[in-house]
Amino acid sequence: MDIREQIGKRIRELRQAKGLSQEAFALEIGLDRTYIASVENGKRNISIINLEKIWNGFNLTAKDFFNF
Amino acid sequence: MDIREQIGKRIRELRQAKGLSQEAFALEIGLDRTYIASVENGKRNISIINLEKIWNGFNLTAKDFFNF
DNA sequence: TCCAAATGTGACTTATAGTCCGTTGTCAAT
DNA sequence: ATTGACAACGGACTATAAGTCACATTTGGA
Repeated sequence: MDIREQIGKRIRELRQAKGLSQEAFALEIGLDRTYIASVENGKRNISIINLEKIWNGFNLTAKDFFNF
Repeated sequence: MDIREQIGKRIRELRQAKGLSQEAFALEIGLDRTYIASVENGKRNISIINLEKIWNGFNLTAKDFFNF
C-alpha cells in the first residue's frame, strides 16, 4: 500500500470516528468534498499544506496523524 | 513559522547531521539539488510522495520525521 | 421498493510543483 | 589573491497537484 493509500485510509478512519460526512468535513477545513473523496481513495499526491489542514481538522499534530 | 519552514528546518538538521551536501542528499533520493535547497528554505509546498523520499532517505518513519 | 444522503469518478482549467542550466555569494584552505 | 566546495537564487521550461463540476453509483433507512 503506497503512502497515498495509507493517508487516505487514515483520513477516512478519523473522519468516520468523528461521525462526519466527507462533505461536512470538507466544509469545515475549506476543501472541496470531491477532493477529500479522491484523497481518501488514495488517488491524490497531496501536498503538505492541505495535509496540515486535515490534521488540524482532526485536532491532531502531524506526529499523531502519522502514528499509523 | 509555517509548516513549510518547519519541514525545511527539520530536513536541514537531519541532512547536516548525516554530513551530506544538498547535492549529495538530493542525488541519493532522486530529487533535484535546487529543489532540496528551496524546500530547506521553506519556499515549497512539498507533496507527500517527495516527502516520503526524504524521510526514507534519513531512514525515518513519517512519525519520527514529524517528531519536532 | 423507493428515496435521499453519501460517496465515487472522469474530465477539465488553473496554479504551482519540480527540473535544468547557469550565476552569484560565502567561506575556508592554500 | 585564488581555488574549490557549498548554498542561494533566477529564468525558462515541463509535469503534475489543486480545485471544481456534472453525473453515476452506492448505501441505508422509511
